[in-house]
Amino acid sequence: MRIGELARRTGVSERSLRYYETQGLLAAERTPGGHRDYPEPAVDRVIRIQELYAAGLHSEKIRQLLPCMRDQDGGPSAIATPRLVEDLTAERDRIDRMIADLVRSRDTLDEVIRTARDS
Amino acid sequence: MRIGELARRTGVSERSLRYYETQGLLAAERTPGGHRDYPEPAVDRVIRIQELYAAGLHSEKIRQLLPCMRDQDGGPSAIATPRLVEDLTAERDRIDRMIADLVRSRDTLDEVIRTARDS
DNA sequence: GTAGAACTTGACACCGATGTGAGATTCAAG
DNA sequence: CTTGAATCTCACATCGGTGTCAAGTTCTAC
Repeated sequence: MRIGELARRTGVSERSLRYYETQGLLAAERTPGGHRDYPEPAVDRVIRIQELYAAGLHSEKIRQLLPCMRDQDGGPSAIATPRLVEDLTAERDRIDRMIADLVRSRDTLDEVIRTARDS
Repeated sequence: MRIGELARRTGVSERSLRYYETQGLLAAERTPGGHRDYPEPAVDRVIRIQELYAAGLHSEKIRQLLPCMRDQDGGPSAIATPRLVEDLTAERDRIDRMIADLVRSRDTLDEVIRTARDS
């Protein structure tokens, strides 16, 4: 599929999709004229990339991580090196703390909202 | 207490504490010589501010929100306007989606880590 | 008094994914 | 062909909380 459709289906801008390519996160075939041509699994891949970005991971970490993720079609996945596992564990713990913070903030907002509703 | 102690106790840099003041988020008395002098509740306040920043709220929203939060000492709290409630509800929903994303990313990392451990 | 730590204000830099616009090329349908 | 939509590359801007450095002032303990 072409970039416009991929953007539409994932909710990610064309700009970002091209950026992902420069970062080595997303490959695409090219038509004879040079237009990108994505395979179907690109949809899931882009969504995962977007989630990882949202979780605060940087391009480089995502690039290292992607080959180690199990493909939705059960394709072969690389094994993370000990060094990478160490990094990912740190990220995982950071994400855990982030979730805890977010839950507290959500509770704070909920209370303010509820207080206003009840008044 | 002075800014150094507040920074130490909250884990927030002095730079950020001064920035919070310019944004109208954190008030401080001044010594005759001009040094900031914070009351004890500033500690909790700074921690809440930090959490809200981490949740993606901008200074302006936090500034509007803070007076509506119940003080830890049960002091008087303002009531959010309908307009603010609308904004905060949107933020709340955004935070909810962010949490869901984070959980998925955490699960992804966990699986990669586990796969590496089991190999 | 005096030395050194702590604090003050002000300015500049940064990060890095994403927005945006220009100008050129390709694709697809009539 | 032709024409308009879609895509290409390249370059520059943005956002906003935080880091950092400089030069000057205040505080505190001796």
